[in-house]
Amino acid sequence: MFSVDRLRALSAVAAYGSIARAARALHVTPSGVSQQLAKLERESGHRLLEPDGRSVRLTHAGRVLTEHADRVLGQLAAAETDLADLHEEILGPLRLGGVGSALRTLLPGALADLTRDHPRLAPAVRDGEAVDMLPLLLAGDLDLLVIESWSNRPMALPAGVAFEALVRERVHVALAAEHPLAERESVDLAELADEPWAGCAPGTEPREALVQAVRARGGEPRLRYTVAEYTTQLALVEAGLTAALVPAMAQRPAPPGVRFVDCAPGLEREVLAAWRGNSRSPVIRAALTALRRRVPPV
Amino acid sequence: MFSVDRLRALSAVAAYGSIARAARALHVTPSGVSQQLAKLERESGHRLLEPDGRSVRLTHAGRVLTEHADRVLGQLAAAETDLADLHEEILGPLRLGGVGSALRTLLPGALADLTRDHPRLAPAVRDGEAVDMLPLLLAGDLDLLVIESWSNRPMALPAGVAFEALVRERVHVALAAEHPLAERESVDLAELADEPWAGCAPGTEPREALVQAVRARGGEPRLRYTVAEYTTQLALVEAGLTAALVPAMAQRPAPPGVRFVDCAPGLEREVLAAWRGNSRSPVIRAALTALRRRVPPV
DNA sequence: GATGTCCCGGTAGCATCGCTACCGTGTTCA
DNA sequence: TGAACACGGTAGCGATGCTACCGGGACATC
Repeated sequence: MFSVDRLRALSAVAAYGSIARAARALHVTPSGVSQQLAKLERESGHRLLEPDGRSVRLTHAGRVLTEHADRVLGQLAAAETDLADLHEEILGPLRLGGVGSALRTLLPGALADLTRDHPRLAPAVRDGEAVDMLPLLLAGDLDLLVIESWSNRPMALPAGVAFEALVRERVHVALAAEHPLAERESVDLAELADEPWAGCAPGTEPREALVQAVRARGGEPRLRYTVAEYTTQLALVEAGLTAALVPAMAQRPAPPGVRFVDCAPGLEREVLAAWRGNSRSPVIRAALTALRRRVPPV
Repeated sequence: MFSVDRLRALSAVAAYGSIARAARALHVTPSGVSQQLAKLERESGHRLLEPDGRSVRLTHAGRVLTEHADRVLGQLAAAETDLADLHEEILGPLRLGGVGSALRTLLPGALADLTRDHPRLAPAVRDGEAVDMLPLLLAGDLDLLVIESWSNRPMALPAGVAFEALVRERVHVALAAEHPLAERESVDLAELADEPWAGCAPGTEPREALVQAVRARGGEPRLRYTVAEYTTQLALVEAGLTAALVPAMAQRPAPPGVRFVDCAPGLEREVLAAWRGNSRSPVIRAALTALRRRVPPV
């Protein structure tokens, strides 16, 4: 693989038109440049320069290599400016992981703010479940997670993971307006033991929280509808087909034929941002700020 | 500017996840890699690695620099493959210069053939006049010229320039069908001394050849129409407005109301390819082959 | 046509740089 | 609690690149 110093010598000769002028520009002797180019020719297996009067001229191979050399040098210069700017500016990769509902509600706006305020920041997002993404966070493959934690099933965060609650909100039972319990102040989940339920995908926090909440009141939920989007769940509720457990943030827009009823025991959901405790870098801080700004007023 | 060896060490640590594994991959001792990274940290002014158990993990700055490092290394690898392939394959820049009429007639098809047969060839074209482009050719700023030479004004090529005639063709006087001389076998340019003429732009070979040819027969041409495209000149001729001198290649499509008459003294035009005599490289040879294939049958 | 100037290319010698070998420290696992 | 592993530092050796110097060829001037 070619040495950068040699490529720089070649690039300088191409730019200045002679070994002597290139040597002056590089603050070395012409002999040094000449030696570098001779080695470059041996390495590449091509003549790179040919005599032209008492000066030299690039051969075709020389031009091919010069183009690559200039790109390499440009990339190195870009690396230098990036690292120099990194002292003041927020830039570089930001690898986010998010669970479905947080992805849909918080992330798009926050990312829009972030890339507007920090154009050289390059966010990447992957979705998944907290149990899968926490190891990735710890391994350094993700920088920041946005996950959720239900009060009847608090998310266990491993040591070394710091977190901040972005939202803490009540969870209500969504019932069709004509449901016999729809006008009650509060319902016990035990009263809904025979109800069909709509829930998110198996393995997700909202789904497991729903199952555990009903079981805790002695029932076994019949999960007839598995639907990721709360909006769709509410449409099923409005049609009188099912009940659903819906956090406050996801209750808008509320279809007219749906009522939200407190449940006993009381349930809450938190949306958490989590990061490695020892890496509260400027990038993480900027992302947290953007997320907080996008938390909807409850 | 960062050393490539150090960037390679960083990239390997990022790829293999620890200094020890990176050192095995690079066939050096862990101490060597560790030293390189320490220097890289001093140069960049950032921590690039942070302890993670008994291994290390990239910091944000480390990730930023790793992205640049991978691009630099990729570019270097691309340079190596290009130079290696250059022994068998036609690739790299091909800087062509052409005068107007040659550009329009020969170059487009030839370039299409070239880039089809040699996808990694990167042709660039500039147009201009031979007098301007020949110094560029000699200086090494152009690789191949396509120019023209009229028999009454042969192009003087400087020493060191090799050439090949791609086309050698008769030049005829184009007259409107109803012109009194239109049905003659041949006309002397002296007979057309009072005719208005259409010619190419001042300074171009066809224009100067026309002026010199008429002057050689004792006339002074009145150049009323200055038009680069022969097709347009022929339209003016057909309209009965002017006469024109048109080489055979440019006589098609011939408008029905135009006649082509031999002129005395006989005129010919050559289209020449010219290159530096000491650089008959595979690229030049491939370009010449493509040009020859695109010469229209006369 | 002779001379001076400029530029490229080669060689000897010196300084710098990176590598290995080795040791100490901290972390993880049995 | 001890063994294994991994990172970080230091001393010494080998490789690399540089300078200084010389020779040969091309161009300009007289």
